[in-house]
Parts: sequence; structure tokens; C-alpha cells
Amino acid sequence: MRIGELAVRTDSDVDTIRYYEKIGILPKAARTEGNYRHYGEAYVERLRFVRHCRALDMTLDEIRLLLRFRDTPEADCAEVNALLDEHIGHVTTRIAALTELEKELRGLRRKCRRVQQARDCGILAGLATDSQAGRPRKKQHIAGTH
Amino acid sequence: MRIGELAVRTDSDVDTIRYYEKIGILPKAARTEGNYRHYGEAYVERLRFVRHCRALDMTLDEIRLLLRFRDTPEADCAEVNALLDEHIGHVTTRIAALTELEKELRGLRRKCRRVQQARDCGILAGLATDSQAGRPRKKQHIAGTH
DNA sequence: GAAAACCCTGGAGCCACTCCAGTGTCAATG
DNA sequence: CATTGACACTGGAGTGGCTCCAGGGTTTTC
Repeated sequence: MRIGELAVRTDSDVDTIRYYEKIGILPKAARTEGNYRHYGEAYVERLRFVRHCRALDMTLDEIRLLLRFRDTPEADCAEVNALLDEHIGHVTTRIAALTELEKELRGLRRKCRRVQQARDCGILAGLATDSQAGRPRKKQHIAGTH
Repeated sequence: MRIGELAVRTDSDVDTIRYYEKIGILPKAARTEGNYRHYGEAYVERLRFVRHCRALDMTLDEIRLLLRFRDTPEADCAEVNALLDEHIGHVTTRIAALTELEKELRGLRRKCRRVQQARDCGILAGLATDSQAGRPRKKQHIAGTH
């Protein structure tokens, strides 16, 4: 099949597929005479694996490692378990941070219940004060809210 | 004060401060004879406001809007309230998505309790199957876990 | 007066895509 | 057989919010 069909079948974007190939997440595709990429079922499986991992919010580097294990079935999978444990830890941490954040935002929101002049808006005032709550000091592994 | 002291006092990085100036979040700083930026207390306040908003995971565009309100005290603050409500909504949504994700990851982790050959690893097998759970179809406003 | 600490600019790099312009290929019509 | 339209190709730029760097200049301290 060609890249468009592959994209549909794996719920990906054609640009994403080409990108994965370029950075070596996926092997170089075979080409037709007219220089179109064409793919077989094994490729579909591999791409689905990748997309599933991405849906679980793993980085491409993590996925690269998992793919190596997939490709060497005689290796032992302790590292796979470790990777997943670490990843779960990141997610858990991020949930806690966001929950804290949500609490602070709701507190802030309560400071301005009615429409008034910005001069007197409790929210703007709240944002100007030096609250330290939920202040992530270092770059967090699990990203922000945008 | 110079940029280094400002950075310490606002818990920012000097590069970040220069970056904010460049993209117009902060006004152009005054310069000394030797071409060093120098700042007064109002600038400290403004930067603290920005850092506080960032700690609350707002985008720089959102912050730009809030700064405009800060600068026009006679305007009414309905938009500030709306911005915050929307932001809270994003955070709440993201928490729900991550919680779902965590559940799926823990389920996946249970599939491989002991170290074995990758061939038989339940995690790799689980990642290869076409589970749809937690599949974010569209770009999420609140970002991922990395 | 020399060394260390600080500051300057412009530009590249990060992640994981996403979008684009300009061009080429191919299957189905007129 | 020519045209149209859908699809594909490449290389490069853009996203957000920084972060880091090279190669220089300035200021402070000993």
C-alpha cells in the first residue's frame, strides 16, 4: 500500500510517517518505479506499535528502545519493565503537580467573582503577589498544560 | 540592578529575561553606558507577575493579555475571568486524560511481572495490540508527559 | 594590571510534529 | 491522447518556551 492508505490504517498523518522514517524510528520504505513509498503488513504493525506508545505519551527515544527489544526477542525484558515503571512515575508526578495547580487556579478564580475594573480585579492582584505554591523549580519531565 | 540580580530576585534565568524582552513580553530595558541592561523595581514586579503566571502554566500569549489588563486599570476584567476559567478547564481536562493514561499504563505493567525473554514479554505484546484506550485524537491543549 | 565575574549579540538546538511551495506520478475521465 | 484531479515527492520553515553556545566586551576584585 502507499503512504496515504498506511496513514489511514494506522491513524497517522503522512507527514508523521515520513518524519519517523527520516529520524530512523521506522525503516526506509521500499519504493515503486515512480518513487512512491510502498509498504507491507509488517510495516503497519510496527507503526501501530509506535503510535500506541505515543498515545501512552512515551518519547520517541523511549520507543526506539522498546523497538530494539521487539527486534531482539532473545533479550530479557527487565529494561522494558524499568522503562515502563519510570514512565508511570512521570505520569503520576505530573498528575500530582497539575492537581496542585488546579487548586491554586481555583483559589485565584475565587478572588474575582464579579465583573469590575481591572484595577480592582482580585485575580490580577493575586497574580502579582509572590505566592510560591506549585512553583516547579526545575523543568518537569511531564510537560505543561498547552 | 543588572540582569543577573534581576534573575536571582525573580527566580528566572538571564536567557529567559532576554527572551521575554525580545518577544515583547517585557519592555526594552534601559541601558548603562557600557550597554548593560539595568532595571528598577517596577520591572521586578512585572517579571514576577509573568513568572507567576508561567508557574500556573499559562502560555505567553495568555500572559500578554493579562499584562494588557494590568496596564489598563480602567478596563473591566470580564475577560480576565474568562481566560482563567478556560485555563482551569484545560488543566482539569488534562488531569482526567493523564489519569486515564496512568490506568492504562498500570494495566500494561501488570502484563509482565517477571523478567523473561522479550519474545514473551506481556508489555511488548500489549503495546503491539490495537487498544484504543486513551487515544487522544487531536492535539491536546495541555501537553504530554515530557 | 591581571584575572575572574559578569554582560553583550546572534544564532543554533530541543521535541514531535505540522505546514508549505514547488514539482512529479498516476488513474480515471472527455 | 490530453486533461484533470488525487495523490505523492523533497527540502525547508515554523511551533513554544526556552536553553546553550561562541566570540566578544565591561566591570569588579585582588
